[in-house]
Amino acid sequence: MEAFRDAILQMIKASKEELAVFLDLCHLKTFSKNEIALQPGTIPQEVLFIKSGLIRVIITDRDGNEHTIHFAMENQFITDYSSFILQQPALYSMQALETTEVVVLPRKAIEWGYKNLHEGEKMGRLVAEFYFIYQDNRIKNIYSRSPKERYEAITEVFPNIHQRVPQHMIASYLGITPVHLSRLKKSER
Amino acid sequence: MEAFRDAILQMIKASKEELAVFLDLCHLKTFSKNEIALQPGTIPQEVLFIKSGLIRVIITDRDGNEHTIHFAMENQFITDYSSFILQQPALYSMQALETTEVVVLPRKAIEWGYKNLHEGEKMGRLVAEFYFIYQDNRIKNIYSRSPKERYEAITEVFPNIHQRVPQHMIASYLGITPVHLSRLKKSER
DNA sequence: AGGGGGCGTTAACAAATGTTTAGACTCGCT
DNA sequence: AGCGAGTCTAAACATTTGTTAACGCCCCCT
Repeated sequence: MEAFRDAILQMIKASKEELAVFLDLCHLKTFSKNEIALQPGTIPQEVLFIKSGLIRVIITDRDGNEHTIHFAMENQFITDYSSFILQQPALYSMQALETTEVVVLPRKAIEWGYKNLHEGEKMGRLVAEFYFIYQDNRIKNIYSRSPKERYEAITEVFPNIHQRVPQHMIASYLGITPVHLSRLKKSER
Repeated sequence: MEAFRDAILQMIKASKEELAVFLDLCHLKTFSKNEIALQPGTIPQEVLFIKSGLIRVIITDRDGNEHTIHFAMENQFITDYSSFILQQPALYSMQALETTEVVVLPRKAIEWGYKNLHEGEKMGRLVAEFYFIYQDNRIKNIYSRSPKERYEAITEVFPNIHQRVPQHMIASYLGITPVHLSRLKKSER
């Protein structure tokens, strides 16, 4: 749980005691490769903190096509956060692309934290702000850069992604077809 | 300041006293039609709460093309929130499309609120969560729906927009050209 | 009242992106 | 060692979207 504790202490000050109680409300879990970490349609009851591995976030459109929305990697929190906050059925689905070890933060633990950690609400604010900024960046990129430019810049957001994720999933993340991405790479040379 | 007070009380409980102090740190301001409400490149020092009117949020790409990212309307908070949080130069620019009355929340007021309102941090969390959910919805839409579908659904997010905003700005928001939007409308009939 | 700028539509053409199909390659599994 | 599934590239063709230019309309400003 070391990296997880550090991630919290990077955001807020917390005494050993209160932190110990909080950590005690969480537990570890391991997803095997290709395992589904969140089933769409279910109401998310937990946030995951990734210790190792990689989770792909997917949305399925009306025609049944899957679109890759996000890759969650080491030291990131991940869930269908909107659905978690609103306690509504998830639209996203999440799939472990590698064997993935996570810390599970059940909703009860998080609510306990908001109320009982001295800076619990602040931690919630900082997490929400952090992921807001991430989303905002994506929107900036989508509006102001071409798929090709976004491809060239992708390692800024996801280092190692080319070693860890098949190219057609990257294409899906960029919002283009695998065939077209292959073409863009060719034209670049 | 009534609507503003209500917006706060909808999120958190606050005593009359602390709320009065907080409101006192804020002030009113009016932007005339077409006035720039935020200059890109400057570091945002305030959040605006719109009492009446409409502000368009714009990003300018490397080639100088403007892209409409958002329309902020009555009872919404608006600023370049990412840049505000990080205290970095704004990438967005904001333009009043109508005469627009706002409550100005200076950064000092917000920081005072986080520290001194009983539920100040919670308010910050709820605001960040609210705008996270908004961004997340946009991303879901962009990935899983065509421009045409998004056009047809736009009044869910921005009621009255057709009466208040020229069509070419809506096209820009949808990420397509005005000519193409015109074409889509035609094919719909 | 008149003029001019902004706006929406249309058409013709250009460029970008998707679709389908095929082939070659890798790599894990038996 | 060899099979098979998954993956990437490639080419040909289809569709979507952008670009440019022209026209008519409206309405805001003086």
